[in-house]
Amino acid sequence: MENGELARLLADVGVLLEITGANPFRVRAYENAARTVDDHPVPLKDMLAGGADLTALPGIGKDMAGHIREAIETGRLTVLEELKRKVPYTLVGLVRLPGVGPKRARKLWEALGVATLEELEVAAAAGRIEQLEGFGKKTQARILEGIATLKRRGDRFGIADADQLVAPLVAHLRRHPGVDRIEVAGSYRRRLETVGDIDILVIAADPGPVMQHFTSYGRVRRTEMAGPTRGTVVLDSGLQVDLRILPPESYGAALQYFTGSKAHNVKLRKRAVARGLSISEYGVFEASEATAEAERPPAGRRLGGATEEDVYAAVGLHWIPPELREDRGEIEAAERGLPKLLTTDDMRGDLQMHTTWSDGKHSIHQMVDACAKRGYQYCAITDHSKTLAMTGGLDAQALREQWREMDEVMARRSDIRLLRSLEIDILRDGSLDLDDETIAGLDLVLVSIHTLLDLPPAQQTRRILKAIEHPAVHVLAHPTGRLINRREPYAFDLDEVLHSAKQHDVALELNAHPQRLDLRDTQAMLARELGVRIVIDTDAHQVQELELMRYGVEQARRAWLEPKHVLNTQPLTKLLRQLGKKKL
DNA sequence: GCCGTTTTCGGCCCGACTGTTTTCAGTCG
Repeated sequence: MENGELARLLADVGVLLEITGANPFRVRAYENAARTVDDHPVPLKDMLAGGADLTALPGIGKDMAGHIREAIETGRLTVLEELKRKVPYTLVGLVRLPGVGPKRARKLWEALGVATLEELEVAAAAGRIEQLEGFGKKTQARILEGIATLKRRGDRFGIADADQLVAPLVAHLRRHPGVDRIEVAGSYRRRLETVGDIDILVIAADPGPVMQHFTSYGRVRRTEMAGPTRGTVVLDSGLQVDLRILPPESYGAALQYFTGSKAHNVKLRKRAVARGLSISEYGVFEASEATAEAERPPAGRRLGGATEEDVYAAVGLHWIPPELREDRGEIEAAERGLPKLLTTDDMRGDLQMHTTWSDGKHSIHQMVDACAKRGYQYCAITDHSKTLAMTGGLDAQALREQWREMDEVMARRSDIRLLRSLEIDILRDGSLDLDDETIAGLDLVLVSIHTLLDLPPAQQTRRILKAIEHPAVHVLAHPTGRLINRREPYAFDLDEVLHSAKQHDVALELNAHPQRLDLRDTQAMLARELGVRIVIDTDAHQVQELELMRYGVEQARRAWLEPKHVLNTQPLTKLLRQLGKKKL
């Protein structure tokens, strides 16, 4: 059982517990455990097989470790089976609808016998929902809309798609004279690879007109709610956007709070409570009993909140970059000082791109020119090898012809160095799709898998291991092969591959294309911890895609990477010396 | 169900908005 599947089971237990009215802290324990499992870069089944103690993981205690072991060893979870005897498992699907939580899901089942989304849709269409106590016409309509939306698109938005949708909305909001400051917060600011919705924070003295301006944005399909400080709309793209309007003195506290993540904020607030403080989106306050009763603003003395630095300083921490705010050790690290994270300015070159020689849209000259304009010292031309016939992959003879054209291009310029490279296919048996003699003529050897994606895991692992053991290989490109929201990663043992990559001095690629971002953040973190070098490149198939480098850098920041962890932050001479160490 | 520079028991983050409501539960982030 893979971690994702396991996490899903634990999360489902949490939802069913909630529906059955269990202790809410027990519910949260399952939610927390699910997140830990989902985030963990190494399959828990492998850790168990290796005799690891799962209770060392955050939020996993003795009981939870037992549940996980049971699920992995038997494929079933007794605690889940018992819950399924009390309530239908399909109720977890109802809770995914906006406006439907555990209480209403239970009510729908008990009063109407509705257990699935299909049954719910039928009941709502027949007008039977609005007659239930605690429901009404609006809730019924909202449920129908929610089901329709779920049918249209269940997935989260890729970060690059979100960028496209957010920019014009922010421009729209900025045009209102009452808007003092504006920031996009939430997972968007943390640069998560996908976002479920968008949180926008606005500082304005008079919120009413700004909220009005927000809901009147031309691409709003419907307004879910619009109060004095909070509003929610759904855009015609299906993207949900939340707007929060706060006064200037709360700017930092609000930005901190709305940036999240939830787990990060919970830990931060606990830390505040332990120091006799209270943190909310309005600021940092001295805790006082008087504030317990929903008093706004809180009565305790206000200690700060105008800046994010205020908030962190109040609990003895340095400011934490948004990309790190996932409760993965950043709060503990911020007591001492945090890593100096990579930026796009640190990148000295791009080490994967395609040209018209295979499936790219632009010539070598055009790609090199665009790289030089970005200020790079070097770039590698990495067309496909011959096995990928549909891309026009190059054989040894075509590759030598390409080298001649590269020499001609380079003869005309001294501002950037072009590296001879190829994205060589790893064949079924792990051998490479190019002869050693020709490989010896390359400056940079990239290998990757594009075929036979569904080999049995052990065989897939052996195939990849054999390829990276080849003495000339520098980089394993898009190591897991996933396409976000479209294709799962290949089934293989990443942990073993990382250890071998360390041993054989092979770098792993963090592919910057926002549909790949492969490695994912936690996997790149693991690579860093094991001392495996990372390459960040765009895999550009046209000059415009060279811009995508920023997404790779953002993902790297989420993995705590510093310039020293990334091969292509090195200046040209150091890079060449590094690459030259590997010889046939 | 987890966790521990007050604790191995008794805690566990904070606030807004809506709908269906005569004062608030449920949901959401």
